[in-house]
Amino acid sequence: MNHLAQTLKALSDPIRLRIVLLLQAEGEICVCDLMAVLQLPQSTVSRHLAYLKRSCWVDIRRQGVWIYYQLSAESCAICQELLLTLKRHAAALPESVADRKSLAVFLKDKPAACP
Amino acid sequence: MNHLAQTLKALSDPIRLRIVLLLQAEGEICVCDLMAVLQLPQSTVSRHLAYLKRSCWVDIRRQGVWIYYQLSAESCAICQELLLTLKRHAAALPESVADRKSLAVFLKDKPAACP
DNA sequence: TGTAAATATGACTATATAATCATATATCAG
DNA sequence: CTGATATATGATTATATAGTCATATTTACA
Repeated sequence: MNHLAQTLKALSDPIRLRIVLLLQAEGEICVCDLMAVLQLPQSTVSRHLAYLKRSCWVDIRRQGVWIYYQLSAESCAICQELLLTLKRHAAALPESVADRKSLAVFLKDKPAACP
Repeated sequence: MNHLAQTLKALSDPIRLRIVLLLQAEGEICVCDLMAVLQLPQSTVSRHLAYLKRSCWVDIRRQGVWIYYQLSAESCAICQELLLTLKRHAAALPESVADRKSLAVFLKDKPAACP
């Protein structure tokens, strides 16, 4: 019960919710992508990602200097279902739609600078 | 997005989670029932219920001195789905099973004292 | 009207969370 | 090894949350 509550608490912040929805839509994102989309300082983004990692929502994959975050594949069954529910409703969340759009724009010009 | 985050935050406390799962199983509960099941002081229970009410998770029905809490019927679609997901997993949450059992025990002897 | 019972709330304390600056760490290129 | 870049973290401040005692409010009923 405490574990489930902590899991929900990790989602109960608007920024982390946006991050999770972006990860769900995109698959893998690094910190600098999120800084661009969320328009937040690097340390703020990094701390939210650390919170999500502590709460078992995300895993990381290191590639050189870049660290890519992705939704954890082995999260508990209830988390997977919660994610699916969020996904079904993401299209009705204006901020989520806008975030996905601005991420797409950002990624389109990114390959010149980053892998 | 902020509204959804606040909605999730209301569920992200172990005690409120237990309350919501009890309401889902039982339908209507009053504060004194919850005091018995959760073994917490009246003010603590009352504050958690107020939090759930502020977050649109529960409605109340007054019957004399007793105030019965129930899950809000008109909560948003995503909340309804979240509840269904929780319900499907409640049987796997030992605390939830125990709470429902102790509530049943408490209610069995309650009619003598309360309506 | 006055009392008792159920619930709500003010006031306080302790703890957790969130934002942010400055700094540290890790990795790669040269 | 050195510098540059991406990310993490220490320290600080502001705010939110949670628990709890004491007290207020609401309702029923004698």
